[in-house]
Amino acid sequence: MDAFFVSVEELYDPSLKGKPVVVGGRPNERGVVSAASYAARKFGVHSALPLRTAYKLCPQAIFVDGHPERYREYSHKVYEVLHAFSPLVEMASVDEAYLDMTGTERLYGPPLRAAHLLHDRMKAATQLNCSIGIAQSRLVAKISSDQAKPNGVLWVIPGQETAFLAPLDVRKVPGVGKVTERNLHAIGIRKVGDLAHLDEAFLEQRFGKWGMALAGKSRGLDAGGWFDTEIGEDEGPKSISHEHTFMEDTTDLALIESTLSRLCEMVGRRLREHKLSARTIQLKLRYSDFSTITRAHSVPRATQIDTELFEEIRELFRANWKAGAAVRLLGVHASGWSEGDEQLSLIGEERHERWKQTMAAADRMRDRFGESAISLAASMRGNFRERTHENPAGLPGKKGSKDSSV
DNA sequence: TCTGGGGTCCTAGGACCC
DNA sequence: TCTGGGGTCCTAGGACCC
Repeated sequence: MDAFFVSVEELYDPSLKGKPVVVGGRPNERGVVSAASYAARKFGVHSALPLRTAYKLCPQAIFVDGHPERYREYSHKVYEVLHAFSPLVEMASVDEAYLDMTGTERLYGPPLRAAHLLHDRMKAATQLNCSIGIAQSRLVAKISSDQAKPNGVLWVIPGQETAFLAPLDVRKVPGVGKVTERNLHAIGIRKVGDLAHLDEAFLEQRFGKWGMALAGKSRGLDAGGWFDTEIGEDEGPKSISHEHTFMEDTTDLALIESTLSRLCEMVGRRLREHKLSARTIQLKLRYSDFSTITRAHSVPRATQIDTELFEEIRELFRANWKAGAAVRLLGVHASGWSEGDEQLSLIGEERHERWKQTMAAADRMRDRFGESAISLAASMRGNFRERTHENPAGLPGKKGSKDSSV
């Protein structure tokens, strides 16, 4: 989808159309640009740019908060259109998908005709622009759809992959970021064509496993990496995490621990939604100087219970925090889903079961009354300013008389 | 420039086991 | 006694993607 977040925001507020729009937050906030309209991009604003920098480049831009629910809603509409068009659909992210069009020629005609048909249907059903790349591999299809933007269709005829890729900057290859680009530049490789001419053995020796994949990519092949599964496969998540950057760095232990507790609640809730239990719990800690550590612990008994997650996380925090050092970011990460449910001591088991039922009840309350309807007491002990700022309409406020706590 | 949040995959070292 | 080889699991960090 083209400028997806911006385009969705324009549907909710048509006055944004054609103007420089920045999605991601207020210009004085800590944060980065999620998406910029094409008008804003003319000023050099692009995603991942700090909001404060975007403001300096384009002070007249309209800054809007992101609305993940809206993007999910439209992502679903996009999926419906695609799925009606061809059954083999794989959403690669909220705004990107692969379609396997094998065997649809009788239905839709040759590739370009099929693509234009889909392009029109997408616009009619969602009012959103998209770009479509057609090729024999996912890699080339993705790169050609990037080249087709905005609002275009591009077909790379079979056999022309190498010729199509050769003049492009290596950075256009998915997986080649800042660092790999720098490393490639250092040995005189700037274009995908330069890469394709290189000896595979040299690439492997220089860049390891990744070098082999790179050699294939330069020739338009999917093999060796993220692209070698069948279209349409969907395994569940491998990890679930939440993190929070404070408006201002803090040394306030009450605020820190209530934030950790809240993050554990968010992770726990999502674990239960997915019916998963995690064995490995990881704390992420970023200080004022941006130095970042992660500390993990694997427990014998997998859990999906907020209080159990929080016990682990608090241990990890207390053992690893350079006491007094101002904290910029905290994160809670769960992974390592357990196969079976090992039994623990009877007392531990009873306690675990009671909490399980409590969590289920809490989740039902949140479904009915909203996310802030119920919370661990530990999540509410800290300073309220952070939370009120994030969710002005959410928590009742400092009086707390209406707060429900476990 | 003053740097989000939610993910995946890869590397590398060490513990531990047979 | 002066030191193997293979495998798995755990942990930490980093590149990269949207």
